Amino acid sequence: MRQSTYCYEYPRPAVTADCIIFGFDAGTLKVLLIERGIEPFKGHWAIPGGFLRENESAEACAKRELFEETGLENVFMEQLFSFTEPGRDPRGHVITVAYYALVKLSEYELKAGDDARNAAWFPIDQLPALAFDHDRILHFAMNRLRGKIRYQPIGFELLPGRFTLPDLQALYEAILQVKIDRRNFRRKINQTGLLIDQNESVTGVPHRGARYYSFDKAKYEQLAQRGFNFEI
Amino acid sequence: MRQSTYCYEYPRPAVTADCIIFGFDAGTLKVLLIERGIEPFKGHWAIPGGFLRENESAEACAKRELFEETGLENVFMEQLFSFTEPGRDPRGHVITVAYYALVKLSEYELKAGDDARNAAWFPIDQLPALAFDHDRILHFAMNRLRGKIRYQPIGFELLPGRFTLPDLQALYEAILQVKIDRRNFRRKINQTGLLIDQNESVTGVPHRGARYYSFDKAKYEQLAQRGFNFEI
DNA sequence: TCTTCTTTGTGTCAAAATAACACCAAGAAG
DNA sequence: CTTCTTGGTGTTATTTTGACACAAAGAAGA
Repeated sequence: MRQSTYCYEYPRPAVTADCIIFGFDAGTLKVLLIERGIEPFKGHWAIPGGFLRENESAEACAKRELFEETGLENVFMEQLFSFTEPGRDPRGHVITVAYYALVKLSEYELKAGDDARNAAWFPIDQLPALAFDHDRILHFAMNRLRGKIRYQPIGFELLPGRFTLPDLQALYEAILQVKIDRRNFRRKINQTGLLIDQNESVTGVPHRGARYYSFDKAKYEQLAQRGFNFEI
Repeated sequence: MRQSTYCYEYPRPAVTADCIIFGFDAGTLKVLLIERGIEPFKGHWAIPGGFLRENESAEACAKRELFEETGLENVFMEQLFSFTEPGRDPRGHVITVAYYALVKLSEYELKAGDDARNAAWFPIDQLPALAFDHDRILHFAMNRLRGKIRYQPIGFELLPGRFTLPDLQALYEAILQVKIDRRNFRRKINQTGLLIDQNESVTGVPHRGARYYSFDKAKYEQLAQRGFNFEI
């Protein structure tokens, strides 16, 4: 490769990294969007993102954007896809390396309260009109999430450190958009052996307290190395 | 996104599209590599690829490279991953959008015979030292292929239009690196209902002729739209 | 030409995984 | 104190998987 020198020098496309940030709250999956303050698409909502800085990797750029928007670090993030068609951006050829991140909304609320940016969480079934081709990118991310949650334990990244099985099931039902039998779901989850019983129950508002669990990430990573397959 | 204007103007990273080209022959999975004629990494083998032209999408670029190297068009190709770390290329910050393609070697031999490029097929377990971070990209592609062949009918893209079940099984065994029970494999394949019996048997060299089949791609695409799931 | 070897093709059975299903207990709401 | 909502549990029938053996056709070699 790189034998042709054409276009090694300019013109080069510009490169951005965008990050779809998913959160889960009150039984619905949400995404964080930013209201654009400048043209093009001023006033439209958009996926957070920005141009790569000099000698910055796309992943570093996406993490930086995520931090700027949410104050969160060390969250689950994964490359989604690169969108490279000319014509995506009226200003010229702009390539976007898209990532998606899963954040625990409980932690977000702790850190992001002070920031007065025009950012808002939208339930994925109540999205506003989006800038650029961001609706396409978002659908792409939804599909990836739907596919991946079934064979990788990434759902836990959207829940607080301690959660109940009804919570977890609601998460799966919201993302996969199916109804799941409670008993079969619990059996499946239990036989992974990856939940740690917190020996504690929810107190307060709802009826009797459901039991708290946490996800044993360390154990999962050990098992994964030996070829273990998480699957729901 | 794109609210910051930093790096919308130069400096911009250069962008290449590379394409890992897989073929299957004589029971082994192979990749097409190019011997580099210029620095850097002159004399090393590399994945085919090159810089994006002005207003060219990465996919178009990868298809162009594939055609230049093999003479083939309309083959299976899919985006793999984008490699964006600075330091991948000694000449500067070069981002690579990697694709992988699955080609039918029987068709390749028809079209590529005349070309005297320094291209060669390497069995994936006998690779030479590769230029840049191409070994990493190649491993990435192998893993994707291994994962994907189990739940999408892409193996057929590596076989001729007519193939035998022993051929197909050898393909799966080569890619997944496992031994599969012949009877269970056939049962699984048959119950997809996607193979068309050609009512014809292999004649010639090997022992008794195995029966020929072809893959019913149209039927698969119909079913896939209705949520059908291919799985081996 | 006869024997041996390699390859293809087929069916059964036991074990495991899945889907469907009903009841009880605890607390909340009225 | 009655009713309603939610959380928790186990069994059974069906489906899917994995393990396994034998017969027929042709090729190779004696």
